[in-house]
Parts: sequence; C-alpha cells; structure tokens
Amino acid sequence: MHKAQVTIKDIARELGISPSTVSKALKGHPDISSATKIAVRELVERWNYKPDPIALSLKGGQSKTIGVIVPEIVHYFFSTVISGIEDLAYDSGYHVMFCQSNESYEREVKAVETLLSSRVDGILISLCKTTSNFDHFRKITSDGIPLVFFDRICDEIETDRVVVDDEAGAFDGVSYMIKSGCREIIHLSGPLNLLIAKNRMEGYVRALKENNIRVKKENIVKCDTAEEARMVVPGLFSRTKKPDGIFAVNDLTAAEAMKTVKHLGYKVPDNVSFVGFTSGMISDLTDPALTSVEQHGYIVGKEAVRLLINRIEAKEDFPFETKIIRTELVVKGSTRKGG
Amino acid sequence: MHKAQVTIKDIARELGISPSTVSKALKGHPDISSATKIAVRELVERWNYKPDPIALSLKGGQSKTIGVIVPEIVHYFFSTVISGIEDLAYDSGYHVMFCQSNESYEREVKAVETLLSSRVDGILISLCKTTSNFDHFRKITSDGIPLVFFDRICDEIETDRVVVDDEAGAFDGVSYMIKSGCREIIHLSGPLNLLIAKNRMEGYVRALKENNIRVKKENIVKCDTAEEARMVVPGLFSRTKKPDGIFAVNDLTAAEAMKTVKHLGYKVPDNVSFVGFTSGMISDLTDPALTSVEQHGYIVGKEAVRLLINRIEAKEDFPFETKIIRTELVVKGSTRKGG
DNA sequence: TTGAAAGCGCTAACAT
DNA sequence: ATGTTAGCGCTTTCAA
Repeated sequence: MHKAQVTIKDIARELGISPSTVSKALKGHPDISSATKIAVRELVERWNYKPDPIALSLKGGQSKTIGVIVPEIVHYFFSTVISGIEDLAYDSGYHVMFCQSNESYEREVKAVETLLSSRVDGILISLCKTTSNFDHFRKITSDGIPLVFFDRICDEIETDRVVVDDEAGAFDGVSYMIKSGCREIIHLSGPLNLLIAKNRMEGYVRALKENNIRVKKENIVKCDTAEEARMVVPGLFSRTKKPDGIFAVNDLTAAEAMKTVKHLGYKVPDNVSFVGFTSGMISDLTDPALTSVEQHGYIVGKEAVRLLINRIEAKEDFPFETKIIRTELVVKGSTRKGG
Repeated sequence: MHKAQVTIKDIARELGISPSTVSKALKGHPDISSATKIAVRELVERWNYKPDPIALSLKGGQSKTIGVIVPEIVHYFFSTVISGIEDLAYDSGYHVMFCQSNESYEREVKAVETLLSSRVDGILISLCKTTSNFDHFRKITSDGIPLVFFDRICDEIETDRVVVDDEAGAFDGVSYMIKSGCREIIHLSGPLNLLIAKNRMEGYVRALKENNIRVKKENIVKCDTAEEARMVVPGLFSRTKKPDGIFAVNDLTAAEAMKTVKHLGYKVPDNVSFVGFTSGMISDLTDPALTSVEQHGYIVGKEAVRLLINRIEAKEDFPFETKIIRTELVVKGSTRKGG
C-alpha cells in the first residue's frame, strides 16, 4: 500500500547527475558547485525528499533507537519516567521503542530478545517484581549493547544505573512523622527481594533508631496494593497499642489504607498520620491530600537516557556510574504539622 | 562500542558454503539438502545468529514498526490504550514507537514528521486538545501511510477510527443520576471543540431531555481540570438552586469537585451525586468511590492496532471503518441507589 | 543441490 | 566538479 518514497536516485535522474553527487550536495561537500547544490536542494524541497533512515542504519550500523522495558505503563511513576525518556531521547535524535513486562519474568526475557533482535542501540530497564535470574541481562552486555538500569535495578550486573534515593526518602518521611509526634508507626512494605522495597524499609528503620524508638518486627507488614490494604489495615487497629502513623511503600496503598482507617472512625491526621511514596496525582486525590515522597520520575527518565546515550556514543570504555536522584518530602494534609 | 553481530556471511564462511545457500536453508527451501539444512541450523543455534531486521526492512520496504502519538503518557486512559496497543502489536510482530504531543500542536506536527521520516508502516493518533489544522495528517495519507485515529479523532480526514461511545456513556451516567432522584445536575465539560467533550455534553443534554428536565445553559460549565474544579465548584453551590448531581467530563475533575463539595459541608451521595468519566484507578481512590463511565481503553488500543495492521497488510483499498467501543457505567458509592 | 549476481537506498573512497 | 564502484545484510532470480 505504501506509495514509493522519493529516493536519491529519483533526484539524480531528474537532474541528470549521479546519486553520489546528490548525496554530497546534500551534505554541503566542498567539491560540489554551488549551482548543483542549489538545484539539488530546490528539487529535494519540492519533491519532499527525506533520506531513508533504514538505509542509513544499514550503512552506519546504528539504528538511532533505544529500547525501554518497564513493568507496566499504566502506572504513575513509570509513565512519568517514560515521559522523561521520550522527551530527551527525541531531542537527542533517538527513537524510543517500548515494551512492558507486565511484571512477568517470561515477558521480560521475551522483551529483551525482541529489542536485541531489532538492533536497538541501547536498552533501559526497570526490573519486574519477580525477576531473580539475570542471564537475559548478561546477554545484552555480552552482545556489546549498552544497558542502563533505572529505579528497580539489578546489582549483580555491572552497568550504569539511575536510582531514586529510597532509603533517604523513607527516612525523611518517617522522621517527619516522628517530629510531628507519632510514636507507633507502621510500615506497609513491598516484597523485600525488591531492592527499592528493602531500601525504603531500611530508611524507616533508621528513622526510628535515630529517634530512639524501638523497631518492632510486627510493625513492618508486607502490604503493597490497595486490596492488601483493605485486608491488613483493620487488624492493625485491633491491637492494644494503636498505630498513630502509617508509612506505605507506595501512594496507592497509603490512599487505600487512609480510606480504611477513616472508615474505622479515626481522624486523619489527628489520630493517624499517613506518608506515601511517589507523590503523583494520587496524593492530591485523597482527603486530606497525602504527604508523600516525590521521586522525580521525569528526571530519572532523563538521566537514564543521558547515561545511555553517552555510553552508546562513547569511543572507548569508561567507568560505570550510578546516578542517585534525591527524593523530596512533599508535605500535604495527611500529617500533622512538624515539631 | 557494538560488538559485530553474527551475519549470514559468517555462517556461510564457517560452513564453506555460500550466503544464499544459508539463507535458503534457513527458510526450509526445498532445494537444499537436509544435511546442509541441519548443519546451518545447528551453527545458527550455536552462534545465536539473528537476521538483521534493518537489512530485512531495506529489502522488503516494511519496517514492521507502527508509530503512536498520544497527547500524554502520564494519563490513565491513554496509558491503558498504549498498553493495549503494545500487547497486540507485539503479538502481531510489530514494534511500537511512541511520541507524546504534550497537548501541543507544534509537537504533534513534529511527531508526525519524526514518524514519517523513520518510515513506520502505519500511524495511530489521538489528537491533542489544541489541534485545529489537519494538514500534517493529510501528509500522512498522501504519503500512502495508513492512519488510524482513536478516541480524539479528526472527522475531516477520511480514515479508520476507533471511538468510545461518549454520547451514550454520558447519557447512561446522567440517566442513572436522574433515576436515583437528581434533578439539578451540573455538567463540568471539556472544551467543546474537542469532539469527545462535545459528545459527552450531548449525552448529558439528551438524558435531561428524555426525562423532561429543562436544560439550563448555566448548568453546563467549562471545567476539566482539578484546578478549575477548585475555582468553579464553590460558585455553583452559592446559587439559590443548589445542584444535587455533578457529571464531570473526566474522573480527575469529578474527584476534585467531590472533595470540594464535601468540604463545603455536603454529603456524598446523599446531598450531591457524582459521576465521572474513565473509571480507572482514580475512581477507587475517592471517598466514596466514584461512579464512572468505563471507556475500555485497553480494547480501544487493541482495536486501533487491528484496524491499522489490516490496512497495512491489505493488498488493495477497502472502505474505511469506524469502530465504536461501548462504554459501561460502573456504579460505585458516589451515586444514590437507582430508582 | 548449490552458487553467483543483482538490488533495496545510501555513503565514501577512489577514479576521471 | 562529477561519476564510478563497492558495500552495509539479506533475499531472490537465474545459472551452473
């Protein structure tokens, strides 16, 4: 169905010159007479000739395309990262090809194969929750394709990384709750094999310790979805020692937990404070608005692309870098005023 | 930095046969002896040879890539559509290249140029809010590239389309409110140059008319963001005739309006009912959960890809099709029980 | 049963 | 100042 595109040959034939002359004229090569150059440019304009990127790729061995694998696109943080990736990549003359792993290890492996076989110049990945075998990543690097991990990284593979400072973010959030008077703070955590979940948990623990609050095992509860929150939260409030603060591993969980707690009859933030993680749209929707740790996803995306393109365009090896993006506590209405 | 990929020549050289023999062996061509075939396949396996898609594209004139332009990625409905696009495209052997227009006409035009110049086989687009000149779309079709509009379509260009049945969705939502007893229903609308906004408004109007409720001009208010909701909603409740229902053009606006109304001291849904549009994650976060019109974005994405690939792979022209995806009212807690 | 050659669109080294 | 040629990786006649 495609109409044939105008090629350099068409231009050459029309002008009665050779393809290579056209090619040179287009690049402003000093050899070519300005008369020819003008004629070529005029016709190129008129016929709307565009060089075929596929032919260019074949020639240059570069596809000017980077591949991205995220666990899911329908997710505030990841879509923000993608937005940053897209913006900087296009500004740098690269195209972006997407795959979502849908949190499935098999799909992640398949996505890697897809991207490799489509000869992308580099790959950006955030691991899916279930990945614990990393051979598919080794295949990428052994193919000589630059690889950058972002957010959910794999620390067994030596490469560039962009991470959010989860530990510090969690520390800041929990410290703020403590300053505002909370003493019995629950952490609703993610699966601890996920580095980001582990780091957030550790930030929570450090905040308690530095404030001389005893860390209780039963106050760290695996709960990282809205459904789980509905299941788990009521139980926490049937304990003799009632929680007065909840720090959740993500905003969605925090939001649902807050709703549940309000329905149990507690006031937010007077009886119970809430802090979430991500600070996107969700945090403005809850009532009161959710205090949350902003992850700067857009910046994460941009930095990841920057590292990747540097690596792609590098003539020689240089040491790997891990870029840490600082989080920021965005205080809204779900916490009491800090001390 | 790229390590050289294994090519068909490498295989041929190693086996002491010619490249064309290797090529044929790989496709199971009847000419080739099974001994050769086996040898080739074994080495291909061992060396992990993968045909270069770029070379294939150059040859076949098809890139097996489709381009997608959406207003923004960080948006529940669009990310859902993208998810559907991605899933079906990959299953059909196509890659997906993304651009976001960021609701800017200029960026939309640039994105079209980018995709055209990267020789995608087809393009999927949802218009940005501000687009009113359509020449860049005409360029696509005059280049002979199949084009499918989805959701925010352009009805001045003859092509395939996938639309959500916005009018019916709005009608259903507003009818439900009326059945449950609402009589003074406000519509918070989008900009009426956007077809989807216009259609939703018309569904609202029809629902009122069919129930013999007078349509008042002052009850249709342009308001389609959270910020606008904060500005606009209090004014509505200082009228002598208080609203008892609000139908918003999207969930985000509905959610913020609901919050504002609750803070004014009204009960939801007892004093005021709310219905939104999209029914994603947002609708579960509000308190009470938001009754909303589900748009089935994932299906929209799949259908759009299906139409596009049909068109790409068609040998000859056939009539354009407009696929209408039925909406579905998802009743939650922000509306009273229907009559 | 296999191989040689041409060509997809473009570029660059090498003539002329 | 312009043209010729070869080649990027692969497929596909056509010839051997």
